Amino acid sequence: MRTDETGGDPAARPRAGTGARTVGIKQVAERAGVSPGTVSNVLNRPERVAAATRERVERAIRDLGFVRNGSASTLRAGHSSTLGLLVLDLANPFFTDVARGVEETAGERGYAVILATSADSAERQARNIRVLAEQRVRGVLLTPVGDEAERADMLRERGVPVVLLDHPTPRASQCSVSVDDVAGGELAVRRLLDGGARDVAYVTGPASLRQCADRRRGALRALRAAGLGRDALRELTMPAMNPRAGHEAGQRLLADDRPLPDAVFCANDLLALGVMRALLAAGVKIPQDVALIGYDDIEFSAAAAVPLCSVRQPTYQLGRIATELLLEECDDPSGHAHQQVMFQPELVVRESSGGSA
Amino acid sequence: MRTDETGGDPAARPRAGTGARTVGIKQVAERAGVSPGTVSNVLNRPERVAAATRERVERAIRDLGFVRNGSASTLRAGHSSTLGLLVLDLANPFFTDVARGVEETAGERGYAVILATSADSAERQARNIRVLAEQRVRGVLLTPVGDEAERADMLRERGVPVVLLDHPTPRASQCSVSVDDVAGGELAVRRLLDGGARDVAYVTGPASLRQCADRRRGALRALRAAGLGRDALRELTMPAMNPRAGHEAGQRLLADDRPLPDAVFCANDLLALGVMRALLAAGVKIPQDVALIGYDDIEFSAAAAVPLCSVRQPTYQLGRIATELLLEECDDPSGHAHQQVMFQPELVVRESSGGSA
DNA sequence: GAACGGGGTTGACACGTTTTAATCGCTCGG
DNA sequence: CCGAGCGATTAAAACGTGTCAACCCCGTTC
Repeated sequence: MRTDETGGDPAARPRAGTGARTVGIKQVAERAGVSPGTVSNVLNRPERVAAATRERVERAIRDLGFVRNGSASTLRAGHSSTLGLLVLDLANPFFTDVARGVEETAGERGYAVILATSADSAERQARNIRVLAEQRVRGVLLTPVGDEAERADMLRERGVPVVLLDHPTPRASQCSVSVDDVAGGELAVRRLLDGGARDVAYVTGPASLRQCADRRRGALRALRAAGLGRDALRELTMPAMNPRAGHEAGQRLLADDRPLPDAVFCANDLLALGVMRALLAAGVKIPQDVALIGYDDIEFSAAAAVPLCSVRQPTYQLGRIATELLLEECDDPSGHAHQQVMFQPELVVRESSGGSA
Repeated sequence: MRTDETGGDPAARPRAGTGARTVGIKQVAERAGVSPGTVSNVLNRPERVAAATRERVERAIRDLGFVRNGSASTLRAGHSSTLGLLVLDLANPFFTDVARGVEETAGERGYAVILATSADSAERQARNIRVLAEQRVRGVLLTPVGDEAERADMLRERGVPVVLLDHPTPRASQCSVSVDDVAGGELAVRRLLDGGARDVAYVTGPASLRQCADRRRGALRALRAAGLGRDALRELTMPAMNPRAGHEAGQRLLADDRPLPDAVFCANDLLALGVMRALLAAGVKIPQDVALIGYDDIEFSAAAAVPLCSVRQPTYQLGRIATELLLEECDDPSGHAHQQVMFQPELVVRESSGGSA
């Protein structure tokens, strides 16, 4: 682990300021008394080079502090050893968990990850896809904004594998990894109905987000199963999905002419925490007056004022599996069979949803 | 915003499967009837090329769906238009907020960001620095693990500007942007003492983290100012700084032979939320039995079971300023004057710290 | 009318690596 | 003792872009 192995040649390291041109494969070759090609072999197919030479080269690499130039490498190879990860919102712990799974899996295989955020904006997504295309990333993990998944076709046409993350696709031409959001929505609302609720509110983000739309469908399905019409669902569509927007939604519920709903289902925990704060501040009791369920089961939900009942998704696994599929496709584009993986969510019962029934 | 401007030539776009070799500056040049050099000029110094030709070239670019090859560009130019951002822990909202500031600022200036996580591990930090060096990033924003800031010297020696993030440095040879953690710790503990506490616990992460050490120093300073010795501070050093570790710490306090402390100061909000959960679960009243203060004022703290009193840092600003300094140095390495910026934290008073005094 | 000047454009080379075909030095079987 | 064969190494040709000096064309000046 020590790094001071420079050996007897202190002048070897490149100096900071002037002089000491960048050290490349060429300088290493010269110092080791071999040709540049051999150095390249040491780096990429060590088994093809004799032990003695390899050692000499490795020594020279250390002495000179050589670091391979990724651009040149990428240029020559036609693709980099970098993956792109484009998520909707970094501020949402759901995505950072996914990112953790991606980063670790990629790291194990020697890939770096370029992480970028769409911030729910199709324009930013397009810009980021462009950047990734320029960087000639090896593959891309994409959480598409709305139905803009087609943007990714630009990448696939260029031969860049794309795996859709948290977004199922009917198309057999690509991989996708997702969680059944319809089932999740149904799970949540069924729980609320079982607790006796009849007037349910759904606090959600932009309808263009598939996640929101699917969870809503699940909610409606649960209502139908209970013999209720879709007008039993009071919908509040917010422009963002953060606690602030949730707080705003909560205040809107309070200000409404109608009485408060029996229960509130939020499209994610961030919204739910905001709603909770607004309601509690107004003296509303949770779950006695209003039951509340969120989605994602982020780490903070358990520690909320009233522990938040939520729908858990296998986030880390999501990132890991998606990355494995992507790398599999990268390694063998032709022999790769596309898969549409769909996980099932799980209800995490906590106080906010009421009676333990 | 529409993208279907392809014009009258549907055969122009590269086909998906076979054929249609990668389209480069050369193909664009041919189609536009100019030389590759001119295309390059259109891309990099549009003002140098006549309006008519430029338009023709831009048309060809759209028709062919050309995307500049970043690797070739980087190789030739000697540096990329990518910044590296190396943070301690993506799961901590503090860092995602910083990252947001970085990404937006960089994006405005046309830079992409490679985001990587050290996960508090010096080894992973070293690996990531190496990757960034290989990618020939233009500059690096680094939140060093412990005192491992020297690792960054490898980058600076290579001519890659480095700005230390959330880490002050005495060295005038580089920029740093940070928040006064000693002051923050003092702020927090003074508040607890003002509330009447005499027996204070400090729940912290690895002592190797500068943030933890500095906040501790601030805490001790506040104690001293109140005429108390350092033995008035009961310290619990946890291996991680997440809610789980906090919960563990809370249970340890409960299991201790000694009575519960009057107050607990946590090195960050994640720990504090964990401690809170453990204490509340055991029937301990906050703040009546034990007062509690966290650090970072993450978004979820306000919505906690007992709204969490915390020390706020200007996270987004931190990221923004750091990026601006970095880009300034990138643009003009010689004319750049290094700065050590230090923000002051701010106490956000909430219920968990007790009496509104 | 010739020299001059300047904006626009071109051509060719360089960037650092990977890769392929060719070369070198040896050993071994005939 | 010679040639085949083999492993290790090398020389050279790409990869796609940026840059810079040279060049061309056309209008201006003396």
